[in-house]
Amino acid sequence: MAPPQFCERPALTTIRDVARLAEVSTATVSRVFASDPAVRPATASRVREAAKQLGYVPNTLARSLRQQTSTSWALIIADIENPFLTQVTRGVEDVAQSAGYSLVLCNTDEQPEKEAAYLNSAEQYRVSGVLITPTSATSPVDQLLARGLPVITMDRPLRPDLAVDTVLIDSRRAARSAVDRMIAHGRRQIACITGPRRVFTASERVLGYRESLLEAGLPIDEQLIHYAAFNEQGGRQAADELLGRPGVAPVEAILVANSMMAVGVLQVLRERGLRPSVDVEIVVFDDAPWTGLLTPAISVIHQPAYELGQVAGKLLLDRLRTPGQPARTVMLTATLPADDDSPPRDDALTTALLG
Amino acid sequence: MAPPQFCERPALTTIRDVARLAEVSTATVSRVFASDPAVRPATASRVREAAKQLGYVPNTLARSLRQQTSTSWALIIADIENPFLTQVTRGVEDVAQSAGYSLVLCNTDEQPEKEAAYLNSAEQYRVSGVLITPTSATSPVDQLLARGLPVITMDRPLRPDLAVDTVLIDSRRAARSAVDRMIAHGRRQIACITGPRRVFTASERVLGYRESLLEAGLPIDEQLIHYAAFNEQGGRQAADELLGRPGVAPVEAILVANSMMAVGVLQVLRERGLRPSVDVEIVVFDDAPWTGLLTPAISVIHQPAYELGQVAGKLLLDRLRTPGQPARTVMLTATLPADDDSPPRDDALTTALLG
DNA sequence: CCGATCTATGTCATCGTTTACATTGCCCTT
DNA sequence: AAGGGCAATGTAAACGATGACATAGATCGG
Repeated sequence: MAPPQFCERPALTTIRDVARLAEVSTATVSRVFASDPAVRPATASRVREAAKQLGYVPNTLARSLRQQTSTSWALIIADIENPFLTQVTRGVEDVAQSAGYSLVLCNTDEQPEKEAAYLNSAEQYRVSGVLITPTSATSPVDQLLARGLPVITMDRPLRPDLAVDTVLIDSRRAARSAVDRMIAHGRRQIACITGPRRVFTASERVLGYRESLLEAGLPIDEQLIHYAAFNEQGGRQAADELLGRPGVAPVEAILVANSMMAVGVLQVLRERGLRPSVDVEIVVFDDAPWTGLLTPAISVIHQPAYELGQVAGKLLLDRLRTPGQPARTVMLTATLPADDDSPPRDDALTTALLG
Repeated sequence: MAPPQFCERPALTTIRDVARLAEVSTATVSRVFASDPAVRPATASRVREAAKQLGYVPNTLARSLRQQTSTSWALIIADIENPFLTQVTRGVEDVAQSAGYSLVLCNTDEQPEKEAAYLNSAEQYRVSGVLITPTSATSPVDQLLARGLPVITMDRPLRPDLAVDTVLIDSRRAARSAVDRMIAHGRRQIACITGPRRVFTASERVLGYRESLLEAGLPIDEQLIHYAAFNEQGGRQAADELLGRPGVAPVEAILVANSMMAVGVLQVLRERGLRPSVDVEIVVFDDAPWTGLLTPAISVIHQPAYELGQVAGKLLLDRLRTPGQPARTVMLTATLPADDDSPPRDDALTTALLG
């Protein structure tokens, strides 16, 4: 008597097995699972009973193959460890889940090659939609679009000639307000530490920075603008270069393009004995919860990350329902809380879109 | 002449179209894509040429259906916004990607119902393996196992009678060391703020806390142990209750079970004018990078999250290669850096397993 | 009581691959 | 020159579900 071979994979039960046990045809079983009202209740319950008894689980692969549509989306993000993007992910996930879709998660690490591979893989998996934070405006989504596969781009736009739905956050304006405020505070040597040049949001924040200085009639010192990796290490490196320059006027304020970089920047300040907010005013994109713990607290720009994900998910749902419609762009607003620490005001545009 | 209907989904090209164009049979095309050496190089390149010309992308669904195996894993985690778990995710993702698997990401929000739904969905999608941080020890994975579908449980064990590979972090020991140290520092009113009772790691950390006090011959005050949600809100609530009790000896130290809770706890301290490290010693599980920014810096327990994910992925790969083998449990070590701020020492066990 | 109508269910081709098996040449050996 | 062996490719039956169409039985009006 052989011991029970637990790991010998048993043949999975199929719709045919259920049909046999319930003494009906496979078509009837299929109809029962599709809740077709034409099936007599007695038959239906017999089928259900049989299915339960056999532990039948429908094969989504077979169904998708036959129906020529799948119920999963590919979510391609640049960095799974970036809290901003995890919040986006959660927003997408909630919408997907409540509409019955699954999410295939892909992490590109800001590498165009990984991105291209994942786009290809999304196509192979025949997902019914793709949501992406592209590594650059020229991400190879053309082929997907040519096949009519809906693409939603999040946080960063694609080439304007591509017909893709887009959800953005107006970070240029937020950057400008932040620098406006630094100037109002009397700061003059204002620096900007941002992400890789290729990344839209990184450049956009520099643009806002420039606009503010320009408008105030202040000179723009290219030495004060640093492009670095969108992480702690990048922030550290940029801050080190920025603060280590001998014989120049000391930096009085820094606009930092995301919360991961901010950690690195703040570490460097600390190592150099500079007090954030006091010696160097700091404004950071992303309202990481820990920023409030510093004394005095540093300023943050609130980005509606969860809403971004939600809106993206809803745009995709919408496009799946009514395919032919023209591409839409939704712009959400980043908010810089007022100086007096009042909470960020509710934004009319955002709430309207989240309906 | 009708305008080009961009969104009219064109019929996807299949292996048959490629075969026709290359003037071979579908079998040959299939063989070319499987790099079968039996195909004559001339034929192979003709096929490849045809495929490229038609923009052919293989249909993974059909392939999986036919081959009765898929190349995706389900990754079911409790909270996508928990940095510990995102690091785990990245560890899994890296292993999966380099072995050619895709990840279907599922976020349970610590809700057993969502977890059950996702387990079911994993079965429907015929993933070839499941990695999970279960919401409780009784998560319904039985059916998956009965089908021979490999399950790897991460960070939290399942019922010991289930034959699943397990990767854990010895957080009980780490908790004990942390409390040992608080005691050595002369603290006596030591509290513990942890996650939901049902969650293994939450209870485990309390156990370590108890062991330390017991061993030191100190009394255990149940009022000092708080179970709360594993997030900022939970930490805030627990700390409020803990520090708001009138007429009792003030709390001198708190062991906090994760970094998200720590934010809430530290906010409450701040609101109450208590200085972390000085008035109340704080030790936190998870080495969130921002913890080093506080002055004086609070202590953290380093959990090898990325390695946890990596090991889990490797265990799954291993099991897929050689199915019958008995279930294994790997225990990783959490480390509490020495008082003098020296970096966490390299752990022999961990490095051996990561080989 | 017959045909029309309707209801409940069955038949079977199909989705796009893979792969066991069959087939076709060709070369080589004796 | 016949036949064995091999290399390269073709044929066709799966995989598991769906749904257009067919069919059998019940119901009903005249």
